[in-house]
Amino acid sequence: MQSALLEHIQTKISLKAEEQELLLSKIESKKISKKELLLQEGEICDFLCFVAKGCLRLYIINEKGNEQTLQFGIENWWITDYMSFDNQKPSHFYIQAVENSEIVLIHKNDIEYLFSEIPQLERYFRMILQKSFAASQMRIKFLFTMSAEERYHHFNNSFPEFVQRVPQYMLASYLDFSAEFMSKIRSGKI
Amino acid sequence: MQSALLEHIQTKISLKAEEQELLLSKIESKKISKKELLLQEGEICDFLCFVAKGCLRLYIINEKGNEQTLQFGIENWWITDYMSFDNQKPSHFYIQAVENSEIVLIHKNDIEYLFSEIPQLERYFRMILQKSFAASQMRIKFLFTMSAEERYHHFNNSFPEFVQRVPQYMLASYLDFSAEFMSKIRSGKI
DNA sequence: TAAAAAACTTGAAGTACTTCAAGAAATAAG
DNA sequence: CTTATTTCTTGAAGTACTTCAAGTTTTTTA
Repeated sequence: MQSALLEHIQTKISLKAEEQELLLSKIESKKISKKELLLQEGEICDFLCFVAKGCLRLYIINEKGNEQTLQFGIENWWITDYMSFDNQKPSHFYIQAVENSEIVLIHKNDIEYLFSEIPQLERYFRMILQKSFAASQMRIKFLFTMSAEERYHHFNNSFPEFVQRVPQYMLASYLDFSAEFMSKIRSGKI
Repeated sequence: MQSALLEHIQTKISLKAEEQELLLSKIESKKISKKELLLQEGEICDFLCFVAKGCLRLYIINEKGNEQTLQFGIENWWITDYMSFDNQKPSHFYIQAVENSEIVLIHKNDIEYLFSEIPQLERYFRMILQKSFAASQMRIKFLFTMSAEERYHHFNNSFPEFVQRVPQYMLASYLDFSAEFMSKIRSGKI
C-alpha cells in the first residue's frame, strides 16, 4: 500500500531513489476495518489520508442525529478535513471506513518536513488539490441545477461501479436527499 | 495591482528580486468594468484570475434562463474555472465583474513556465488551493445542514460588509434559494 | 443456520421552499 | 432633473421534496 502511494505520486512527478526512501520513512501505512473511525467531530485532524485500497467517507451528524456524507474517497484519492488540518482546529467531520481499507497517513509535521526536503511534492499536492477543487466546483453546479432524480441518474451514469459499493442511504445523503426518496426514485414511483 | 499580487504571494513565500521580475513579466494586469464578462460558457478558460481590487463572480445560467452564482471573488482571491483550465475543455461557467475591478491574469502557458522557473510558486498555489478546498468542504456542510434562513443569517453574520457589496438576488442564488424568498426572510415574514 | 443487525421499501401527511405576476423602490444614464 | 433600468417586495398557488412509521429484505454475526 506504500507503493500505491509512491506509484500515484510518480504519475505526477518523478522522485529520486533517496527521495522515495525519505518519503517512505515518514508515512504510516495501516489497515482500517469497515465502520472504523479515523477522525471524529471535535478532534484535530493532523494527517492527510491516502486511500490505497477500499473506501472511506467524510460525514457529519446533523441536528436530528442523521449522518450526511459529504465526500467519498476510493483508491488513489486523498480524504482529509483540510480546514481542521490547516488551522489545527477541532473538526466538524467524521472520517470512517466504508469498506475494509488500506490507507497511508502523512502527519502534519512530517508533511512540512517532506515539503522542505522534496520541493517537488508541493507540485504533486498542488495538482491533487486543483483537481479536488475543480471537482468541487462541478459538484456545486450539479447540486444547484439538478433535481434529486437528475442527480441520482447523473451519478449512476457517471460512476455505475461505485454505486454498487456503498449503501444507498449513504449515496442518498451524498446527493442531498433522503434515503426514502432514493428508494422511490429507484422504484420508478416518482 | 501587480503589486497587490506580489504582496499577496509574499505573505506565503519569499521571492528573490529576479523572480519577482520574471513573474511580473508574465502576468497581465487589467481593469474590467462592472458587468463585463471575463469568461463565457463554452469558452476554454486558459487563465488564473487574481482579484486585486473589486469583486467578480462565477455563475451559470440554468435551464430556466436564470443566473445562479456559485462563487464570489474579492480582493486577494483567485477566481477561475479549474476544470476547464486543467483539461482545456469548454467551460460550464461565466465569470463576470460585479464591480469595476482590477485583476491580474496568468495564462496557462505562462504559469507552467513560471512553475518551472520558480518552484516556490507551486507552494503558494498549493496553499491557496488548500484553503479554497477547505472553504468548499465547509460550504457543502452549510448547504446540507442549514435551512435557507439559517444560511442567510450565518452568511450575514460572517461577512456583514460583503453583503452590502452585491445585489441581493446574487447572494440569494449563491446561498441556493430564490430572490423572492430572500426578500421574505429579510422582512421577517417567514 | 439461526438470530440479530443493517439496509431498503412503501404510503400518507406535512413543509420549506419555488414560481408567477405585478407593483414599488432604488440606482444609473442621458 | 427625467426617464430607463435594475433591484426588491408581496401574496397566492403550486411542488419537490421530507418525515414518520411500519413492514420487508438482505447481510452479518455467532
